[in-house]
Amino acid sequence: MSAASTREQIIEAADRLFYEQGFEATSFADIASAVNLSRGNFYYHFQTKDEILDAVIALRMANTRKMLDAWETEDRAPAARIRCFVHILIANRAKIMLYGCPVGTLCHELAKLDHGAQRKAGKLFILFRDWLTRQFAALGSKGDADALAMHLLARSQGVATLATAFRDENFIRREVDDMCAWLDAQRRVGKRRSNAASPDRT
Amino acid sequence: MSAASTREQIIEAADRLFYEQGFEATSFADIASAVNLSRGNFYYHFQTKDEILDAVIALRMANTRKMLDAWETEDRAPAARIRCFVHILIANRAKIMLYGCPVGTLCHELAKLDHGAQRKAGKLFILFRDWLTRQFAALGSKGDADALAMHLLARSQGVATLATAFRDENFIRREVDDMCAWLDAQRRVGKRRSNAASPDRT
DNA sequence: GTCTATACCTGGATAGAC
DNA sequence: GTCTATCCAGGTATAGAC
Repeated sequence: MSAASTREQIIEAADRLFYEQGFEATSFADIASAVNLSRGNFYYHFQTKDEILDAVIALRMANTRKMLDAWETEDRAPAARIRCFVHILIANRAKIMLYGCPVGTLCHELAKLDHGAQRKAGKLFILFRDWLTRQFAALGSKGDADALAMHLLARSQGVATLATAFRDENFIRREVDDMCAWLDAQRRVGKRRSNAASPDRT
Repeated sequence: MSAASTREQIIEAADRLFYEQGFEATSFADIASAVNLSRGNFYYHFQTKDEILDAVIALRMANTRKMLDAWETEDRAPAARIRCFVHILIANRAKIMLYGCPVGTLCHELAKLDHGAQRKAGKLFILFRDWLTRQFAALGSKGDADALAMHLLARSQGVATLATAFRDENFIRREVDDMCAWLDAQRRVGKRRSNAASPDRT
């Protein structure tokens, strides 16, 4: 097996295990055995646990960028794009009910560990925040696009947390519907504003 | 020092440390040194870490009940009571920005550890959920009081998560204001319903 | 009820053979 | 690039003196 592919396998296994078990609770032995590697050999690829964490965060950043870019290419309507974001909760509901949101739970864990990678992990949230802000701005919400982005991000985080605690799929669907309805209301507000900015009667 | 007070001191120290550092990251030595006890003596009071966790959850249950009961006694208007709940985010903002919500983060951590105490920790959420459901029912939202309770619980959890990630106090205040505005809207809906149920014209 | 000493294990990390 | 062997720190838990 080439070094590159082994490294990638390690990062992918660590990504999954950090999500499912948490960063601290996952040992080198866990990751090594997940990719059928001896513990000793492991250190050929990564010297410290923090290095693996950095690599996992970088992988998540790349994957998130890919996903968000795809949504922007596939769907040209900002409201439809934002609905893609909200529907992550439905698409990933099984894992979310077991382990929560990968971003939110990692940030929380690193905050409690007072870990140096907190900022890097926080950039995952910033990725979503900036993307959502762009979509809300395109929707016509000029000044408060960022506030709306944070609002929606917070709501989806809250849904993920309670979904884990209560394991209630219906709750997720109800809240997703509610967020979509809220989004429609925002769209109407945005349209009214654009009309006011460039009124029909000249 | 009597056994009872030592035990209480241990539980309080564990409560704080589990919140600030997480359950797994907190060692017996951490708790023992926080109450100036030798590690050996520690086992006179608690045999396993899980026992301490149970005691901490029981303490949090008792404290939460006390708080919710007080709000019900002090304030007779259900909307004002619910606002008390929402304003926890402001009152505890400093700690929330550092460590998140004690309930949400504990549930997340235990879920990842696949820990047996998950259910017990979840009862903390149920305490809030049932209390909020009662308040919303009193507000006039008969059928969907539980859904409204879950909605508000989720929103406050989401605000806590993003507050930790972004350390943004203004965001907390903005969202709290927004939740209070939403609450007023719910109150108006509830009033309209009560009027419809017992209309003026007989 | 409190202490010291200690057993035992796991986890992070290294050295060096192949 | 992969392995075995090994070191050391720290964590849980116990025994037994005071």
